[in-house]
Amino acid sequence: METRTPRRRVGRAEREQQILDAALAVFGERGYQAASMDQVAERVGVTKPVLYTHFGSKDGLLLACITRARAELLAVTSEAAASAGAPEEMLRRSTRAFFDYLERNAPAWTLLYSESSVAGEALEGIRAQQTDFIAALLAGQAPHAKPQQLQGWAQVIVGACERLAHWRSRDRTVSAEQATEYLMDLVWAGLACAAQSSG
Amino acid sequence: METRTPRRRVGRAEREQQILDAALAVFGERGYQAASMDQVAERVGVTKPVLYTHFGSKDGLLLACITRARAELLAVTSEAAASAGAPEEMLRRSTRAFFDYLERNAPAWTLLYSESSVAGEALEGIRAQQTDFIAALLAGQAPHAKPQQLQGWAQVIVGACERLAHWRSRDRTVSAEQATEYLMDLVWAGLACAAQSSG
DNA sequence: CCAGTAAGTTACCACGGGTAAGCTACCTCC
DNA sequence: GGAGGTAGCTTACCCGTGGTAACTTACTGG
Repeated sequence: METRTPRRRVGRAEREQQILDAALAVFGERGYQAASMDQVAERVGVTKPVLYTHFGSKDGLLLACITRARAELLAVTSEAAASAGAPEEMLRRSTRAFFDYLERNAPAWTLLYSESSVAGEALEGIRAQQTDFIAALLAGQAPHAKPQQLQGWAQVIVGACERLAHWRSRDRTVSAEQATEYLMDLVWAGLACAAQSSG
Repeated sequence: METRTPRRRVGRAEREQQILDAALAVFGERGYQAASMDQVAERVGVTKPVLYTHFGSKDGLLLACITRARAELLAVTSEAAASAGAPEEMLRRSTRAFFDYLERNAPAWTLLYSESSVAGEALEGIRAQQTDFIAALLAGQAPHAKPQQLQGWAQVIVGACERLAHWRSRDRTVSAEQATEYLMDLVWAGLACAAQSSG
């Protein structure tokens, strides 16, 4: 006889990690909408209801996947900024860290952009996080700027980065360094001017 | 007797317009995913298969809705740019026209961002359109820049505009004019510098 | 060894996208 | 004006997938 139903039971935390890994892979491969919960379950070697006891819904599972990536992204960009002295270098390094992170972590990124309203909302949360981060960074460079102005500039930078990243993912001849410099080209000189005139 | 099945039959072109209008409304109200084809059909006063004979699939219907908006957007920004003389004014006016268009045409815009991979692809098409448009515009300002550099800068601007627009839609205290100026603040001075150093 | 419970399974429902097959209002041409 | 062709429309259905209720079983502590 072969090993009949060796149905190993597994602790809650461990299972959750298995499921998250499987979900990341399956959602990444087939896209969130196209992927089914049964496919994720099969990958784990388990049946569908198990996923529901752990994550409640398909959206919940996606959300859990995304939450990790979000925390990592903030950590990575914050560290990069902290490693620099001057404000210009802080913006440059954290921008660069952003591109590098996406490059190392393509599947998670694809997931965010795969579709789904829940991914959209999560993405919005990440943008808010990054925008606040950048606004704080700019406040150092332009101390007399109004809060709304800082927010507006931060929006410009976050939007630009997002688009550059997407562009890069489709045209691999653009290096992370080049993308960073295109952003700095336009933004930094303008920021230097704006900082003076807003005082 | 009440009017028993006054089942008016309607020409193809007319029905298609009715369906597109209904779809725009329903998708806009409930979101693309949450909206059902039956709901769209009911709004038109017709049954589901009619939608399929005209648009093939739910995605097809969404795509048809988006196509109109895309054409309108290009027309509006092109005209604004054409109305200006100097390059700086061209960028300013077309940016402003973009924000104004979205303001007048909120439902269509919401639709694009509602979710769905097909909307995502269509959106990508619109971005490509706008990016090419801007790159051409920048080429006038920085004639010696490399094509990839122009594309990179255009990506920065398109991404920034998109984000500013989204920001504005959630914080209505930011005027179209302000958004436009935040973009110009950062971008134009940088562009002036970059144009010289790249020659 | 015997409960008690956490971990899993089977079997099912409802709903929504999509389709096959047939019906009927309208036009045309004799 | 009636025959008949056809575009427009409906009824009735299929099936995949998200989600759940109810039951079963491996493991744990006493």
